[in-house]
Amino acid sequence: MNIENNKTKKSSYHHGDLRQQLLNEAVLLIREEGLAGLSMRKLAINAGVSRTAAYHHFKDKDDLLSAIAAEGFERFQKLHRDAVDRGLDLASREGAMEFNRAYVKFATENPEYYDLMFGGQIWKSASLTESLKKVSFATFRDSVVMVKELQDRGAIRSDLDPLRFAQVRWSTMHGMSRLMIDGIYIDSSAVDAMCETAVDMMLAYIH
Amino acid sequence: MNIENNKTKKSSYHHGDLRQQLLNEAVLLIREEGLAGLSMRKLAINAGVSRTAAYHHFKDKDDLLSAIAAEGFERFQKLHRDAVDRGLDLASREGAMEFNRAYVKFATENPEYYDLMFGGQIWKSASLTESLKKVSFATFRDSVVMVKELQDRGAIRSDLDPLRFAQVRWSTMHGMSRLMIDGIYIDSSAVDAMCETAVDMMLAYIH
DNA sequence: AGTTTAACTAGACAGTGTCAAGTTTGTTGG
DNA sequence: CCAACAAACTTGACACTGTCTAGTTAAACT
Repeated sequence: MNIENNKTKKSSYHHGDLRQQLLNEAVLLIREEGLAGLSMRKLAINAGVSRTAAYHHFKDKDDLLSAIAAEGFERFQKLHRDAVDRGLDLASREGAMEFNRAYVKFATENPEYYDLMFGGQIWKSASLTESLKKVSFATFRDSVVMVKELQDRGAIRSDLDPLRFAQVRWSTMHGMSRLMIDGIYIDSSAVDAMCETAVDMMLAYIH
Repeated sequence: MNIENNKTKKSSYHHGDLRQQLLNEAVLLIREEGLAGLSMRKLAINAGVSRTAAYHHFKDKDDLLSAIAAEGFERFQKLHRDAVDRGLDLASREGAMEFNRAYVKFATENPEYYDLMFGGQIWKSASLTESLKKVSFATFRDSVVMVKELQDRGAIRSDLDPLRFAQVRWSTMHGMSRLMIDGIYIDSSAVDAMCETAVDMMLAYIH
């Protein structure tokens, strides 16, 4: 029966949650060896199953990656919603600073998720799942709604387009995170100074 | 020597500029099938040589990709320098607008270059050639210098950090371009409106 | 001329994603 | 309880990948 190894005992066939275990193991693999280092076969070995076992839970490799991305979006969204619920105010200097820092923090501390969430890998591919599309757009919509509410409350200029503003704001944070993760032009020690500059630009604009 | 002509037959061995032809063919391949669709073997077939011929001109695949990226940086830098030489003024609304539009235009019209120039692919890999490092940093330095000169001329605030500002500005344009190329959150028809918003934010900050 | 050397080819190997066909197991209806 | 079924999993196979090694060809240099 369970001559099997580590944390969860599984009978050689049909152990309960291979799907989730594959997702976890995949994240670990990417973290250690990079996205290019993730192969379906290594993944299978790490999970202790045969090389094609994963195909009973995911249509193909892209589908697996999409599932990881979806997990990433859910975590990311939760972070954002918690911040909003905590009453964090984007229109204030401290609030904006915390929002920015949180964005970059998530990206740089979870590059394995971030790469998949916002890498062309998935978005141009046909495997852009409906559920992934949903959660990713919901995440963005949250940020547009936040801007609209600030407008309604009169905390920021009423004559700016919430959508455009949200897009540009997202672009800035996305670009900063990408440059950071990829190690381009930016040293990670500059993160605070950059977030501050970004905040200053934004505040100068919205008030 | 010049029995050669680039499109048609070449003497079976030793045709003059396989290196350059490989680079050109690679760009075409990526444009048609995406980065994932580029393989050393397909490339060899398209160039009409054997599958390992490329290895006499490039250490490995990454080295080939780095060379393409370097070409991209040179084109990009030339664009930027021409704009500066033309007297384009970042501190003015029209000038800033043109700078931004040119950035996004280059990125979206040459995604095969842009992906390689700013994809983690190369930057984290060991094949970050010295020459690539040089041209890519030079490109960024140009943009910092431009800001400094604006400060010297008194065209913008003197109390802002040129490096930080350049980094954030680059982040915004990079993020916008990436989202655009990858088809995330942004429709390409919004490019002008977004550039304008970005310009407004910047102008509100630098004056 | 002969020799060196650069450009190119052919063969081979380990690794990849994934399909098709078979095997094991848990579930369910009689 | 057992037979039938479906879901989870394995094995084998295929076409493809990057790249190493050892050879072949032709141009360049002495």
